[in-house]
Amino acid sequence: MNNRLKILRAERGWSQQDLAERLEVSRQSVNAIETGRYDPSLPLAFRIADVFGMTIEDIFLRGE
Amino acid sequence: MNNRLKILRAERGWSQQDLAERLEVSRQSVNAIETGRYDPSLPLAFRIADVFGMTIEDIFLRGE
DNA sequence: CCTTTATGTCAATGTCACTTGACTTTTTCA
DNA sequence: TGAAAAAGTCAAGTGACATTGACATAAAGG
Repeated sequence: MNNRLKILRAERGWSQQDLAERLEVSRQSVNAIETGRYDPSLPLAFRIADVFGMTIEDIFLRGE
Repeated sequence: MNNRLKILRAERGWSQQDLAERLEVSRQSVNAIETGRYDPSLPLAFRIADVFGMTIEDIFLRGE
């Protein structure tokens, strides 16, 4: 499942570590989700949406 | 994470088995998600939203 | 340069999502 | 009432999500 995390994070000038702290997950988890190694859990997807002030649908793409 | 699955399913007159087939998961998974024993994965949450023609945010509630 | 910061990735571990199969209880309806 | 369908739940297994700690490489800035 593709996502726009890397772009959104870069737009805000945040490092993976910065985002990880805002989400209360490890830096490795952020990296794994960004690089598409796995998808976040639903609760984490909601926290991600909240951090960026967007909906889950805006960040995570159905295709592939 | 609370959800409106049971209500939405009942509105359509579907059994848990019916919904499970549409989602391509087991009946036990549908039951577990409905009764709040665990949350669906993000890909499954998208399929659930698709089946009901709604967004994830419309079906799964942030609170609790 | 050279040190710091950022990123990518690995291994090992633990927990959660999801499975099949079985069983009990509740609901429906002929 | 009584059989069938639906719902709830348990156990055991598998794979995915997420962790810490470590290491390699790349990028940035002094």
